[in-house]
Amino acid sequence: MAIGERYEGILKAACDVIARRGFHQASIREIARAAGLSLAGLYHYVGGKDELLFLVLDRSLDRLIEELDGALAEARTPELRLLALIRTHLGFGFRNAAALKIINRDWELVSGPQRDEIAVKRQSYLTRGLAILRELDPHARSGDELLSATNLLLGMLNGIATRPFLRSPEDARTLAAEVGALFLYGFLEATPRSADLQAADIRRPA
Amino acid sequence: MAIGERYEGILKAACDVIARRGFHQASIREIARAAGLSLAGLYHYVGGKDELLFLVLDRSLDRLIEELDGALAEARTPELRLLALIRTHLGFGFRNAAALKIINRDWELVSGPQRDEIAVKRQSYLTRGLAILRELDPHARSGDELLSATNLLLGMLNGIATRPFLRSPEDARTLAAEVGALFLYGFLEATPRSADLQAADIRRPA
DNA sequence: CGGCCAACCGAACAATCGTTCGGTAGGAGG
DNA sequence: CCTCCTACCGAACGATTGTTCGGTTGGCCG
Repeated sequence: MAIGERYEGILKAACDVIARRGFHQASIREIARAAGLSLAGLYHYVGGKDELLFLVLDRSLDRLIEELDGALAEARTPELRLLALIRTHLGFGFRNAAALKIINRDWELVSGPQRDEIAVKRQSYLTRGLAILRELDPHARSGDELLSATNLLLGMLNGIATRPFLRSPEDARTLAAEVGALFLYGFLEATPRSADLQAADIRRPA
Repeated sequence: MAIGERYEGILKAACDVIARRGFHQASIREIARAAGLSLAGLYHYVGGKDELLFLVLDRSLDRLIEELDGALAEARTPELRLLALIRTHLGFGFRNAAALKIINRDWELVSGPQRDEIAVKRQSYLTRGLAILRELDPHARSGDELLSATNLLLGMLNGIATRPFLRSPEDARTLAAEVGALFLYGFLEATPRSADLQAADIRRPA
């Protein structure tokens, strides 16, 4: 077994157990068991429970932001960037349901300076959404209004980035188009197969 | 002190402590201290910690649904009913931030048959939202699509039903109009002072 | 072979947890 | 007066928690 592979397994186990039981109810013993180690063996790799939570959050946020940046880099227009954000978020929620749950529910439980690190990364994610909405905004909204709108958007995503709404990667794609249309054009106008966003869905030429 | 007043104080204390610390980290001792009782004195009123969580959730959901039904009863059109739901939710979030936090974060921690009771009340709240969207829908959306849209709407609300977005009851009113406009007409069309929903905001004659 | 170090474990530590038990103060009722 | 009952408390219970300590492997290096 390659070095570091154990480490990955431990983080994966911690992520699963914490997501299922909640941080404080997730015992180190259960995490160790899920990772296939003894209690003391786990302490050979990590310094303590708090560090475990921080590590899981830190890594998950890094991956989420990295995925988002990758998707944004290929998106040429503000509309496509919005769609990229929505797709990335829903896709991440499908592939890493446990991580997203911890990000949304348990991040406040990190204490000390590490909490600030997590807050910064969450803020960094939010800022990307805010920038997109600023580009998109036809009404010269104020910063506060754009911030509210960004939180509305992310709240929407978290409202459905969970079972039973996401059952397959295809669900994530089609749901993303629906969500994008609803957010841009509203419930009264948007249809599940909005023409504009479907057009945006066409593969761009290489 | 009137009988039952102590009981209310205990539930209030439990709500605050659980919201701040999370259910499992909130110790019965701390709740007792916040309620002005000794540890054993608290057990004179409640059967245990699980019951405390259930009681807080059950009451909060009852109040939320009751407020919603009260507001819906006065709303004559689907648009007004949507606005009533948004206003009620944001207003509840402002006046009972702790309770809303527990509703969204800790309700899964209830165990046994009581969990089903809570799930039913949450579902009951969701169903009211779904009914409004069904009335509003101009596109004959399927039940699944309407359910998704309902969760999108409630996700939006939970995304901002918290500080620092809600600082005053006035914030809750104006934010409600913004959210309603954005949900109905979309980010591209909606303006912070949407004409239609502002008109709806006018006091109806007695 | 001998020494070393990472990897890992069993057993225990003190602290805290939810819960219970035995008891007391004091007013109401007979 | 005595009894009962509600309201409440101090102290303790066993269980579980996060963490630590003293080992024991087993492979690599010299």
